Amino acid sequence: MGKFKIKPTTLKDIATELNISIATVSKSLKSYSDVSRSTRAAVVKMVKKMNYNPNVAAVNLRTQQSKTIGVIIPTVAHQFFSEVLSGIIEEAEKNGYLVITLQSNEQVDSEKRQILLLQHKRVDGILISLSNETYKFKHIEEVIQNNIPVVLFDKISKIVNCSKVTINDCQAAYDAVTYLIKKGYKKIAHFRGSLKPQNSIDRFVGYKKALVDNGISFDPLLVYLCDNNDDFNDGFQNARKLLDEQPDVDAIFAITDSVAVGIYNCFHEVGIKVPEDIAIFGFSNWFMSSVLTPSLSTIQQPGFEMGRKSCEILLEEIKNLKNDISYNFQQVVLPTSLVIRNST
Amino acid sequence: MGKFKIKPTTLKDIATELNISIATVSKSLKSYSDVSRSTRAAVVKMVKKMNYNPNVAAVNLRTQQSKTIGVIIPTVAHQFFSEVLSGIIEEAEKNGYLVITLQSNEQVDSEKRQILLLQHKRVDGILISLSNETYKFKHIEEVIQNNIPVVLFDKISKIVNCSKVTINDCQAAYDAVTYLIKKGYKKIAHFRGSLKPQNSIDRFVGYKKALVDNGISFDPLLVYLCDNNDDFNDGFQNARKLLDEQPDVDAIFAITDSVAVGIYNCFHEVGIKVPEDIAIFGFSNWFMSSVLTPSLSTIQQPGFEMGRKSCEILLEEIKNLKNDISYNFQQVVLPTSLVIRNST
DNA sequence: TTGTATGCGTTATCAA
DNA sequence: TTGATAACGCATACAA
Repeated sequence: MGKFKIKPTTLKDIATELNISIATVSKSLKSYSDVSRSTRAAVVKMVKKMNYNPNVAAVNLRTQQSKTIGVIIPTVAHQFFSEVLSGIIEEAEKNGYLVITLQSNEQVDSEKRQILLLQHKRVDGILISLSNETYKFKHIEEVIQNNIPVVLFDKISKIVNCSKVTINDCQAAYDAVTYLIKKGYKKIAHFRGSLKPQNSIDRFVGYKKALVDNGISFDPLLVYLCDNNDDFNDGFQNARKLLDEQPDVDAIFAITDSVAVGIYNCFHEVGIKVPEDIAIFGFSNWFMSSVLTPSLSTIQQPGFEMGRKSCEILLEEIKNLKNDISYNFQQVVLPTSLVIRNST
Repeated sequence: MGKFKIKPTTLKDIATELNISIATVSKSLKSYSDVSRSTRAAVVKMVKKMNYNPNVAAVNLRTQQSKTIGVIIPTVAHQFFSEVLSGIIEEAEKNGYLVITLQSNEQVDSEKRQILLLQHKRVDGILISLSNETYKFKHIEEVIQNNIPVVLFDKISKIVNCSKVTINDCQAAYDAVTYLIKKGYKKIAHFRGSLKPQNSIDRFVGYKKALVDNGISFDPLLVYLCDNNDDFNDGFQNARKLLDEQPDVDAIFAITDSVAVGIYNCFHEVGIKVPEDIAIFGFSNWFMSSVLTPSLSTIQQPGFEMGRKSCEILLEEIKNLKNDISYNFQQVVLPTSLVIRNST
């Protein structure tokens, strides 16, 4: 199958064909005023005829930009992140940018390596959602110092100085737990996420605050840690533990829908009824949660829009940087809402 | 925030610093034999000290390759395709390639435009899973004629001459339906997918063949079409229709798990019991299907491995092409298996 | 073993 | 209105 390589048309080909200079051809293709109508027309015609397309590598080299952005997320095969990625790709494509995607698999070392990879690739900007392991941010800050725009989304760091797109995790958790309390649940457990991610911390804080604000004292024994990067099993195992240790809990606020599903399965096995025996509240509103039995109460989290918005901000910063326009970092907080179903 | 741009180190910087020629520096960094140990050592040291990284655009221009591959899938936010993409990205990264992802949203026009985009970007190869609309393949064949390796996966075309990675959709469907028949179901409906995709056709053919091979005559009235790119609703609406039109159906073979979930929800609403009243068989083994009530019988489809393998083949072809080694197109069929749960 | 020179395909400056 | 020319940063054939 190894055939000879067909060489794509270059500006030079068109120039020789038309008996004019490369410079003129180049200018004809741009919005330069100083080209006669007739030659421009001739060039455009020949471009079509010879199926000319600019050599991106040459343009990149010359213009020092790649029209490419990089994305680093924990994993692509994940309902929420795949939605975010979808939003990023769509927004980027709409603006003439292509997207290179990398997955950290929740490992800082991968994250660091990939940031380097993207910088060497000379991407024009980088979008990152931090790994669960990440708690130092030098590798992120270095990118920013190198003057490559960075936008953090979902799993961000408060102390890194750059634009960020999130939801209000604390408030969302607060609202969910408050709802449970108003509904009459008295002993509410929390299946929390890993210790380092800001959104995991914020949801925990929101849970605590809701309790205290409603006159329920916070009990650390009601908090179960889910940090094995396997939400379903984390939920499943911790549900078992909880039944052992805290049998009189009447509601659980889970850090994410997949943890909630793990709880469902455990309860299903041992015959605990949801919500009659114990209510369950999730987080993220994955498609799955609407078709479970009983359907899961959860928090609507706008994945696609988070990706779209992050990308929009990044492209803005890239543009400003290119045009030497100063700009301020943005902190966008996307709205969430409670989705009340039959599990609470 | 608009700061000055820091210029990255180039070979020239290192050369002047070391008082040697650019060529020597360049050669030191490659596996050339004709550089003295001492100068090579000096170069390597300076490279570290000055934090040199090759300018990818320059290398691309010079070597005429981008170390980048393109992927076009119907949509990223999809359990199966996100798994495939994950496999692609992992395999590519392992081999020093980066991945640009585009989504066709099931539209041929997007597919065509994106193929052009990727070619102009001079990617070294392209992986494609065709849109539901695609039934002409000129745009794919052109890429191949331009001598850019293409590997089709999952939603392929039989008549395009290139490597392909699939499962045996016909056999898998055949096995599922045969299982239903052996289990005693007599009147089995099929909720089929769009008319054009090969895998949709194959699953339909497998369904038909299983019936006939088991002495059940095929009844076209038992086939319902799901082609609105909204599996859940397709399943839901068609389930309703089926209850109206074919109330004595005792099993449904659905083209995919999400269609099955739509059926579940309809049946749940009207009080049809699964599998007592009607059994349901899915396809793909999404995570969801294991946590539904009742859990869904389905077909295990290896998404990650499909992505990994497709990418592996593509990189092989890229390498062979570069080294002018001839190669044959591969047709890989990945194994599937029945996952029997409580819905049948 | 090292260096010189050329070209990859563009863009952009300046002169004609 | 056009064109000659110099980069952009690197790789490589060839000369020294």
